[in-house]
Amino acid sequence: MKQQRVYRELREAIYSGQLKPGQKLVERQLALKFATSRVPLRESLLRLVSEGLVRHTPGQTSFVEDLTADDVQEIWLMRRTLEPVAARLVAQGSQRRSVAKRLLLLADRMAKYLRADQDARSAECDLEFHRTIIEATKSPRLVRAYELSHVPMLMSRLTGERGEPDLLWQQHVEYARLIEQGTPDAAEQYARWHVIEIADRMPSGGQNS
Amino acid sequence: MKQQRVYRELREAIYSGQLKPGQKLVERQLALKFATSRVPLRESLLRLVSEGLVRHTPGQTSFVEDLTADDVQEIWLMRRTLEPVAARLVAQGSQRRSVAKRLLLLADRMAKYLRADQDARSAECDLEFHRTIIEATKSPRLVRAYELSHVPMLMSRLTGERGEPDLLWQQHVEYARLIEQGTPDAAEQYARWHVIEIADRMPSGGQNS
DNA sequence: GATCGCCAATTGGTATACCAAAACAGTCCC
DNA sequence: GGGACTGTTTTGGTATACCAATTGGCGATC
Repeated sequence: MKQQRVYRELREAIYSGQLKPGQKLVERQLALKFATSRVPLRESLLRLVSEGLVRHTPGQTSFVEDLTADDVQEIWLMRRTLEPVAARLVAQGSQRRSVAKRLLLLADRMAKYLRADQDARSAECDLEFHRTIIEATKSPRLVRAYELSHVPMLMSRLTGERGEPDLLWQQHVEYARLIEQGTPDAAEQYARWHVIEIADRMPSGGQNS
Repeated sequence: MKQQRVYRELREAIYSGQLKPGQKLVERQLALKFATSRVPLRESLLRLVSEGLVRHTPGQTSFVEDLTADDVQEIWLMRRTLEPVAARLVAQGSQRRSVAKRLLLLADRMAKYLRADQDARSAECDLEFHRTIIEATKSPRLVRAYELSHVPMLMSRLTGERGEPDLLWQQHVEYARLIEQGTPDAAEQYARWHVIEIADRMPSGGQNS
């Protein structure tokens, strides 16, 4: 299935900055570039529109959506809102032990990359860590809300601004531990604190509310 | 633009039950039925898939999504999660007075319809009341998450199960008052309590977590 | 020299045709 | 009689062709 591939490649091209914000997305050009026809390409674009990565006015050329400062604030808000709920759900779910195990693995791997100054790799692990929690809720709506808010996009921009490796590792381990031991309240509160703590250290962090 | 029209008609057909949950959506048939070709129809379907109204597995026939009991639980969870945040944002926003004014209007109108046993009308007002709060945040991601969770769809099913008119009116008025006076904490807490209170009175309410 | 208008090329929207894979049914074999 | 197989039909995926609207540039005119 070509559409899937094109969709992923397009999204990746946008995430990676190969297609820059504001850039026009001409269907025939892109179809050529991704070695497909206009139909799958249009359908890929449509998905990206519904996810907010691409803006499209009927009858006009689409273009890559830009993240304004307001957008960044919004994304932090969504993260603050959704992740604590997810943490609570996972902590009271039956899968919590296996999830926690995976989280610890990812925490270690990320710390390793951080110490080796492999920013891209560590960012991937961080993303994966939090995505794991979201997806472990088994709640499609929660997952969708998380992804459509572009939390992953924001996080992938934080490369190299993540602060002390050991501190972050410690927080992730504690986070995983609270999920493992099945204390929903504690996990939820810690998740909230963790997200706020990270945001506050960011240049464009979430000071509001 | 045909796709827009087909999209609206399809969505309406699903909301109204003309296309029933679980029903197969054969592209050629629907294209014929809506007097268009498969391309616009496919693109409409794709939008509905991204909105969760239609389920689609690549290579297979799509069908109308059904709301399982789990789905209903999930929707209540999303409402509990998103609406309090929205209430907080609105309460600390500069538009809070005009929003509150509109909310009071809707509360009154709804109470009127409830007393006249006009369930459909009152349900509309209720939906509008809560949608107003969500949209007043001016946060596209929050609005999207709310809509894509199908909170409106769930609420439109509550017709006739809304309990005492006066009680509901009272709650809505208090809700609006807290937003108007600009106390974010109070508004957020009240919103959370209100949603839970409603859910608990529903047959398929949100007892979990 | 500036502006208006027109023509051509670019581009998005739609229809149709073709293909491959999945669903189905009938048949044959056990 | 039941189950597996095969050929046909249905159906989704893709490519291409056509159309309409928009855009951009060139030239004529004031």
